[in-house]
Amino acid sequence: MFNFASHMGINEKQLKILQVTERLFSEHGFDGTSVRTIAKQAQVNIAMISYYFGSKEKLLESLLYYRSQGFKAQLKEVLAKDISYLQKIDEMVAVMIERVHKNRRIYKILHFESTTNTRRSIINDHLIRKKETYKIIESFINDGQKVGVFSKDVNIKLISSTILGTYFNFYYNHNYFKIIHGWDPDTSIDHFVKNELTQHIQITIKALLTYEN
Amino acid sequence: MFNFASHMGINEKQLKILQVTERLFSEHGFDGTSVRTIAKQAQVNIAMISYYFGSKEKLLESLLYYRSQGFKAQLKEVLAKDISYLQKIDEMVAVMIERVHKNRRIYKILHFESTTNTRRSIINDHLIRKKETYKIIESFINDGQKVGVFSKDVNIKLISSTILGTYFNFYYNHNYFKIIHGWDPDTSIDHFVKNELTQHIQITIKALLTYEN
DNA sequence: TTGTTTAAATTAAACGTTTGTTTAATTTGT
DNA sequence: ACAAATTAAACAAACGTTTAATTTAAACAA
Repeated sequence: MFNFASHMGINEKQLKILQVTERLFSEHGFDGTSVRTIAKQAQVNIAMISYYFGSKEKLLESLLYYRSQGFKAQLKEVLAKDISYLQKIDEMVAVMIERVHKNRRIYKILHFESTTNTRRSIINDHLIRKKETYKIIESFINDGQKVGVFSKDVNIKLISSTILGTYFNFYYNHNYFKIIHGWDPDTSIDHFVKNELTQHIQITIKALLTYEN
Repeated sequence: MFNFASHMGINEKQLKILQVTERLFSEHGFDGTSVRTIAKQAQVNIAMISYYFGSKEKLLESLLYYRSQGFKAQLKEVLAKDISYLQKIDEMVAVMIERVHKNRRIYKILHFESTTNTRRSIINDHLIRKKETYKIIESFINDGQKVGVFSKDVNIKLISSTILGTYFNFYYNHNYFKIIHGWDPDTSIDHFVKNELTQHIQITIKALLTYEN
């Protein structure tokens, strides 16, 4: 059996399996996706999945590992720039939304699995990365409060919930957005996220951090 | 077979099945829950589920119907009160959060199913109710803008995404909140939602709606 | 209060599929 | 020639649903 975590060299077939798995897991969930479907769509034999990844659970594990690199560094870079605090908010939000939008399918799997007791062991790595990210944002906002740019009655713990939550509530309801707001079929979701949605969140966070009761 | 939608009188056994189903579907998903598990936990024979509800899919349908009453009226009532616009925001947010927190398990099922193409027909009713709710909030904010209390560069479409999204991002990560922020095991989630979380969202929305660029 | 009738409720067992995984044989590339 | 890659076939287990038989409960007549 191939140990995905130790090696990082993956061949075309493994990559194809991971890509198909990501799409199917996010569309139909872990239990709603059969290894036969994965194998068929990735155009490999069923046994190749056990052969390469060991089991269906370890396939999910490999997928999460495969999709988890470099966000921390990107965030630090933005916050170290020589720009104003409010401009940093804009850039931080933009980076975060770009990130989750790109990996939205993975996050959907994580959201689903994290409130589930059946496969909790798989997502422990994600918890560590999440905590690191939080600490960076927390100390940035603390700085802004000391300088007097940011308001002090703000629940820092919940800021990233507002940023990411707004995005995911849009994502989980984007089919409704299409109908309710009468989007024409050509309106690109990517375009809406990059412009309208990101801007809305940027304004929201800036408003929140400068709001005095 | 019993037609749940037409009759609304449900006996103890049907109620028990629905309650168990809600918990299991939200914890393990539709595909991750077997009718055998439902039957066992509800302490009824497997065949009773087909007998009362027809099928597993129709059981979900009945569950959604069972949990969908009265939100629209509650919202209208709050917005008709003789209080300031900002106070209405506070009350509206409180009502919305109380509502989704109470029905969080149902919403999790909806979030999961709405980005899935396999059972889309089931959630059409929910779309209609969602649109009605949006229209009420939209006209309330339009009023506030005309009076000059609310800022005009606000993306109204996305306001409920921020309100509900913040809540759900908390809910989907509450196990992480426990560990990351070192909650003691006795800290009640209900208490945190009713106080800290609701207050955070109230401040956020008031800040957003009174923010001038 | 009785016994009888009738439909609803309940049950165990069986149905045919589909599930994830393994086996053992074969092909491929070096 | 030899190890890695690939395959078809088989495995037991679990799935949702149906069947056919039995029990329960209520209605009714005597």
